Amino acid sequence: MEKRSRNAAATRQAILESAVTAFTKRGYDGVGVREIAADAGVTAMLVNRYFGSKEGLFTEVVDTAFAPPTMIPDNPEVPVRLARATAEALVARTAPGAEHLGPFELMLRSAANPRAADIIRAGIERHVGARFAAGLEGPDAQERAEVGLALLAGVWLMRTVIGTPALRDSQTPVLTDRLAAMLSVVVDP
Amino acid sequence: MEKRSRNAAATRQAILESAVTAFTKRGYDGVGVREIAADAGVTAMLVNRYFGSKEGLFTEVVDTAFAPPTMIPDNPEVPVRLARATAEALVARTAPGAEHLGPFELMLRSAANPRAADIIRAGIERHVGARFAAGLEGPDAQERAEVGLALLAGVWLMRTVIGTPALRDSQTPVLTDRLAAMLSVVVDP
DNA sequence: GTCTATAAATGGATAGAC
DNA sequence: GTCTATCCATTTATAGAC
Repeated sequence: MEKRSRNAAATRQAILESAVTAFTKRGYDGVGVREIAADAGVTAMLVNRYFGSKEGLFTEVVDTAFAPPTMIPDNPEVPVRLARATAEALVARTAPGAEHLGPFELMLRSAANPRAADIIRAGIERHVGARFAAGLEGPDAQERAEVGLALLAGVWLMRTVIGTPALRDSQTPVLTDRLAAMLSVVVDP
Repeated sequence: MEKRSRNAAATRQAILESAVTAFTKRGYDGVGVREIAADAGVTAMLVNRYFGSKEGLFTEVVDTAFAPPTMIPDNPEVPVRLARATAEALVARTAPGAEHLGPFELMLRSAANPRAADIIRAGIERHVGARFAAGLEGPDAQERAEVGLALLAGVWLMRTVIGTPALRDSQTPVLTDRLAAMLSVVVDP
């Protein structure tokens, strides 16, 4: 039985998990591979050994973070419930005391880097965008899905990354109602 | 008559203009003071001499970029026109061939850095946010203004910074109608 | 399978000359 | 008022030992 610290697969996984957290909290340009490796208990060299480069690591991080349906339900019910359920999830996840993790935070904190933005766009097309569009009926499903994602991303940006005061202090039911009404414009066919 | 290259005010202004362009195109973490100085025809040392630090320079850049009313009209007409006019301006400015400049791009490309995010939040409160809220009637004007800004920022992000395909290729009138309908949720009292 | 050591480049900021 | 030269920290990535 090999030691954990000499198991390649476990080491790779530890690096990947450390990278998901680090990139999500501080963005592609905000973290170095040294720090990611140290959090995983290894040296920076192994990051390049297992993922080729920082960019290669980020590609796997995006795939890991965007794959699970954290915000858009996988099997949506009737569309009118989709708008409200999504608005509720958004308001809850961006509340002042909440954990600021997940794919949206990863996107917002890494989008400034053009290479990272390309990788994110590919991840959106494969996962969140496709999942959202599949839940919509009627014409222009993909465009409507992307407009919906834009609203989610914008609210996440202003409320948690920038931290504008009125959105931070906003009362949950009022904000939820407003966002649900806006989302229903793209969700209701 | 002093030479331009020995006029402190002109040099300061040249650095500031170079910095507005550079930070807007590549974000706070994406440019170095060396590059900004070189574009202004001076050395990096003068940046620190006139602005104290990169952070001090960024503070003035934000104030410069957020001051003019580039997207939210200064003297809005009836609110129902405000939603449509804003949607039209947004779609035009984020069109594939358009110039990707202005305060939204500056915000989106710099928000990942926490210090830059703080400076941006202050700029929004003083300029865009206040201007937008002043154009709204009814209760919760500031919250509604910030939700509107969130939609604008999110669309700008997805359409030009990330570049999701359906939004890039979207037909102008359809997209404009949809965004105007969403904006009217927060604009119409 | 993982390490130390280091290469090669780049970052912001400063000292002191002119 | 502006420059050259430099300091010091930090980055990604690689070479070679164990």
